Amino acid sequence: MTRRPTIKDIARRAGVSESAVSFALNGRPGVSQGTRDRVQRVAEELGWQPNSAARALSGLRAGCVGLVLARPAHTLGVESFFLQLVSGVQEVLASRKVALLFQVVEDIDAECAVHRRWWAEKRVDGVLIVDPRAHDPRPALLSSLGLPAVVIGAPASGSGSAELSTVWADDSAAMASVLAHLHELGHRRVVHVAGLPGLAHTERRISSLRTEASRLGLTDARSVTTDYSDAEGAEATRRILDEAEPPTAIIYDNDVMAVAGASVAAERGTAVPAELSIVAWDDSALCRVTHPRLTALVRDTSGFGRLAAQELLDRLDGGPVRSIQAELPRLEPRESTGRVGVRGV
Amino acid sequence: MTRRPTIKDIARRAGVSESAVSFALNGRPGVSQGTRDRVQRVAEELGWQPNSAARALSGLRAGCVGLVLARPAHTLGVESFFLQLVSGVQEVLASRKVALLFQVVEDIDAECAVHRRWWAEKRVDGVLIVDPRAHDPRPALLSSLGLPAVVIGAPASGSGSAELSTVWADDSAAMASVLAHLHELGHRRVVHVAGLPGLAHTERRISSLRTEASRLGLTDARSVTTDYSDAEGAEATRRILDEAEPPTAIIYDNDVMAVAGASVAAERGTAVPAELSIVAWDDSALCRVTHPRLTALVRDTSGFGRLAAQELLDRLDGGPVRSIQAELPRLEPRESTGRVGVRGV
DNA sequence: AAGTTCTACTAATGCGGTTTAGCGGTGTCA
DNA sequence: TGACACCGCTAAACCGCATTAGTAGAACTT
Repeated sequence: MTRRPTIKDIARRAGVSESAVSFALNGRPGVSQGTRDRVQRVAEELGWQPNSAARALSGLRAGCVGLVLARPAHTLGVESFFLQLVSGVQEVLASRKVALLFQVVEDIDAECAVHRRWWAEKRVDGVLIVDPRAHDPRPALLSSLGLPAVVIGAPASGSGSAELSTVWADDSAAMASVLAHLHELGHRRVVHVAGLPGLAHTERRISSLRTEASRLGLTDARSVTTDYSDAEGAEATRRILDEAEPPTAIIYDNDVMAVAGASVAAERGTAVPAELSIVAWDDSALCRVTHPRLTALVRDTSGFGRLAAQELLDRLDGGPVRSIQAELPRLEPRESTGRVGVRGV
Repeated sequence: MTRRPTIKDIARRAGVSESAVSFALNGRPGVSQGTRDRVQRVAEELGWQPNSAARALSGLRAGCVGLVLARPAHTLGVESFFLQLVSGVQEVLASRKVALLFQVVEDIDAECAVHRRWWAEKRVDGVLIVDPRAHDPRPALLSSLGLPAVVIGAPASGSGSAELSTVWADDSAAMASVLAHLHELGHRRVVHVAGLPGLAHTERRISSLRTEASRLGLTDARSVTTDYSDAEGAEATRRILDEAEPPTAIIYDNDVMAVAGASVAAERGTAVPAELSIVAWDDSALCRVTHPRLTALVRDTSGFGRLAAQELLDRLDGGPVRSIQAELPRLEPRESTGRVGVRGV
């Protein structure tokens, strides 16, 4: 049970004042190179690390950024998206010794409360915002608090504040590439099983499905929304396949629903891809363990996290508000998509 | 961009000294009830929240606990276990206004480094330890640092320090219940596809498989270890089914591998459960979206998290080191297990 | 009525850093 | 040679809170 060393210890041992130590360790002018080296050596010997509370208190950074995930507990499911995103975020943060405060809450009101509290407690220097929504209260809140933030997932929409940076993927182009793939395989009736209706990217995918489908002359292309859960994915699939003239292809907004949908198809004896093609938006191990393996839209999720974290750090360093586009999702064709009406493989 | 209110503001407005405010807001004696009420009202009006850095600095708590997840990035897969665990942890923490610092790292050495840094920075009051191992360096490290900790997943092993609390599930009993289920269905040849070899619960499951199997007279019961990934789960399954006399049942240590295994079986035309029964350790949406749905060992994972968080808070409040057993995992029989050699349903 | 205890408060100190002001000593320039 | 800037450092103030010591006044002893 060692005592934590402080700059006072270093100062005593190096024979200088505490301020000199502070200057030396922070690369500030005011000490000679010799003293600087000596102080740094002593600090290392003692295994000194700055007390984060003291740092935060003296007006500087808290050395911490926040991420709140607003999802009802029961939908905190199998998606690998978040863990991967977070791991990417932390690669960047850890290298700069910034910690990540993470919280899971039930809904967006609770999320706003958390942001307020973190701000009031001066616990975080900035936050990452996920699941941006069509009418999102968070940008206004954060800019009124003066809390730097980076929105993950939405392009800088006209929704008010040009004060938040954004990291986003081009969902429209991605949707176009999926539809092009299906169209080329002869599909004309396509349904899109989307995620939560309020989310910005859901809306964007839905609208781009519509425009792109009409451009390609696909009849009857439409979207249905769900809560991203396997249950609703399965349920939607059942309803869709029960229709008089069911589609020949379904696009699912996440991997879990796609797998659930594939399972429903198997259960009903609907052959994939002979009678039904399936595309999953976001790849994961899931899409590779099913049989047949699912064609998926692959994104570099942890890369996404890295971009966002980097941008947030830049903002904290006084960088400008930016809108950063991640690389375009790539369609990885596997066995779950095929020519219409052709027994596969 | 409002300024954060401080106790000084409250003091001025309430017409008392700063110390009186501090006493009043912390429920300490030294102020009359009238003053206390007045101060609390003013604090509320101003929307005051204690500055966490200042609190931490004045010798008290950081108001923060840590959780490090040491997993190679590529295995940060689909498992829902962690997100659920974390959500349970936070239900408890949030109600006490304690924040959770979360970090994902590559391996256990990096994890130890994070614990050291957090301690040196006085960033956390305590930590939650997951994935306890057979020869685990963390208990010794943490007790040498004097950092309170709760180990999630291992019973208080003889591995040294009786200084860490523990929250655990009875894996041996769980394994026994699985084997009893399989034995009753007539299975005599069972293989256990385990997780990472170093982990304490992996070892425990393996050893309890052996003792329980010999008790039941199961021949040839054995375990193979993997890295928990779908890839190794599938690979192990292939090898096992290729044997001269393959088992009639396989127990997988997580849901992802179980699904991967089921997929391999489907691919080879091995009927489930007619020719092969499958049990997944840990239930999730995954086990319900496959066809057939997988028999699984259900645990209340978020309840597990709640228990652990509560125990850590108790420790921080000076409570004793305890070893807490979570409720016994329950076997949920579904369609993936059946009588040996009987075409199911 | 003087001494004691208790109540309700204020003043002062410290936590571990950062930062501003200040201060000798040296070098530069007019 | 005096004025001035600069260098390398120290002293002191400050961040927001908790806490200890101290203090005035009221209540209670005896």
